[in-house]
Amino acid sequence: MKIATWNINGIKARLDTTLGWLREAEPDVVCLQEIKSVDEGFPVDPFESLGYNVATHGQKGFNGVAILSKRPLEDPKRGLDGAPDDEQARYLEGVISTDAGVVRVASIYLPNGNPVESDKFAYKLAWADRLIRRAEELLALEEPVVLAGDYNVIPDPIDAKRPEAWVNDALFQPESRAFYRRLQALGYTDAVRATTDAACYTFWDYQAGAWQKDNGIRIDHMLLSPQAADRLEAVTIERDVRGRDKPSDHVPVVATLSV
DNA sequence: ATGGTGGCTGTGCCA
Repeated sequence: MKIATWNINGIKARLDTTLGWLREAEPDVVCLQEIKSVDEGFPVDPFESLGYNVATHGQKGFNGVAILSKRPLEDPKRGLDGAPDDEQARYLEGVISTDAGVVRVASIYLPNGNPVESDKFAYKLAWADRLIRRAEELLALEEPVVLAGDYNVIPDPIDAKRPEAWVNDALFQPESRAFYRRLQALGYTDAVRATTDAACYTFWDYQAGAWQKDNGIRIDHMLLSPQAADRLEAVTIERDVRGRDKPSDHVPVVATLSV
C-alpha cells in the first residue's frame, strides 16, 4: 500500500496539480493538509472519478485536512481531544481495511507557531501535547499506525539547507524539536530517517528563489508505530513536483507498506 | 534586503 502526505496549499488553486500527480503516482491513500476549504466546498467528484473515497475536515479560509483512500475510511475521527473550544481543523484520522489487515492513518496539520513570542507558539506546543496524548492512545492498540502530515517542525540541522536562518523560527525551536523527539521516544519511527541519512527537503518557500537555490526544509513527516515500521518497504520524497506548473510550496512524501 | 510570493478573503490574514 502506498500512503502519501502532501500539504497542497489550497484545493481550489491546486486541483489540477493534485489530480495530475494522483494519476501518475497512483497512491492508495493520500493525507492532504491546508485544503483551505469548508467540507461542502471540497471538489469531491474529480477524486471519486479517480477511484478515491474522500473524507474532509475543513474550515473556512485556512487550515483543513483530508484523506483520500481507494478503500473506504472507517471510523473517522475529526479533531483531537483536550480542547473543546479549539475550532481549527488540523486532524483527521481513520482506519483502512485491506486483505492483509488494517492500517490506521491520520492527516495532521500542526500549527506553524510563528512568531515565537506570540500566543501562536503556545498554541503550537499545546496542540503538540494533545497529539502526543493521541499518539500514546494509538500505540496501545498495537496496530499499524501512520501519523502523516505537515508537522511544521525541522527535526535537526541537516533538515534545513540553512539551519542558521531558522534559529529564531517556531519550526526550529528547542521545544518544537523536543516534541518531535518525544514522539519517537514513545516508539514512533521517522519513515524518511528509517531509509536515509541524507539531507532531503519537503518545503521550499515561494519567496526569494528558494526552490532555485534548493533552500528547503524537511517539515512533512510520516511517523510509524512499531507495527507499521515493521511493514515499511520504501519511502520517497516527490521532489520534482515542486518544479512543475502551479506548484504547492510542499511536495508529497510517500511510504510503501506491506499491508 | 525588515523585502520577497501565494492563497483565500474581503479591503488584511496566514504561511
